Amino acid sequence: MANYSKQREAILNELHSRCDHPTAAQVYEGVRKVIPNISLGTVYRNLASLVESGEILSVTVGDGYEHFDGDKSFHLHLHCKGCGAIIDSRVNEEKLKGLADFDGFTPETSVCVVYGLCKNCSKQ
Amino acid sequence: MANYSKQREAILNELHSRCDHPTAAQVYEGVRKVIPNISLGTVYRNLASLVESGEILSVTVGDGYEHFDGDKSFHLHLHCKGCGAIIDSRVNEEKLKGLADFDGFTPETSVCVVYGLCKNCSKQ
DNA sequence: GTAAAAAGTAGTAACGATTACTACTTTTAA
DNA sequence: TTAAAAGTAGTAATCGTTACTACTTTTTAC
Repeated sequence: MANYSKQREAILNELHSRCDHPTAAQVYEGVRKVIPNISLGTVYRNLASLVESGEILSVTVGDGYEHFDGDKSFHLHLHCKGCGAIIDSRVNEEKLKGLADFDGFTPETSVCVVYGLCKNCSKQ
Repeated sequence: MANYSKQREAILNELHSRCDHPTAAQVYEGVRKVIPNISLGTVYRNLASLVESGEILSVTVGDGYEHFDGDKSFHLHLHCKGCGAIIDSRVNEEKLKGLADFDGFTPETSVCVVYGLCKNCSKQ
């Protein structure tokens, strides 16, 4: 269904090579180092199709931007209201599933954001 | 800090009296039945301040709208990719906290969205 | 009570992250 | 190798959301 393109490959590489949660604009800036004339629209379109196909995850924390995550393993996102950082936090997905009541719902992916203050901002 | 206003009270009432996860426009339509000439900007401003103060929660599921939740108790949001429904799912917050590695992070609120197919859409 | 300061509102204009569109290029399949 | 299908660059348009202005309501101090 989805053909190969070096642009989409570069976008996926960019997401896999960094461990933060970049916005579309940040992915664009990164990929431009490899494909200088790539279009911002191309970045948006491919990010959307990668989310659609489940190859990457979309994370929203309420800062007005959509963030993208190349790490599909289950983890929480700790969003610090002080500095705006998005910190990964490991959690056992199977145990989480056992705690929730899904009642016939078929889960595919999940994105959890915990709001609060990071270690540094908590001190201040 | 935040003064009383009948508009904000009506917005909070609207959120507490319905068990779905309305968008700003849907809250606007509901509150207009009580305050017909309320401004959409007033709805947006008050929803933002209620989220800021922690009285309500913001939920994003990737449909292009911000959704609002007057239910602050900890629960998962099951978002059906088939029909677009957002279904509440109970989960034990204390047990979840025990499963995650917060490493000095001070959690305040959390919003989790599980993507998949609801019971009905799974059948088709 | 009353007046001034502070906060909030209605209505409208503006913003900007994202999406759509068009002519062109690349990939795929026969 | 060639035509159909899918993707791209560049740009215009969209629309959910935010900002702004004149006015009203709420709060605070006397």
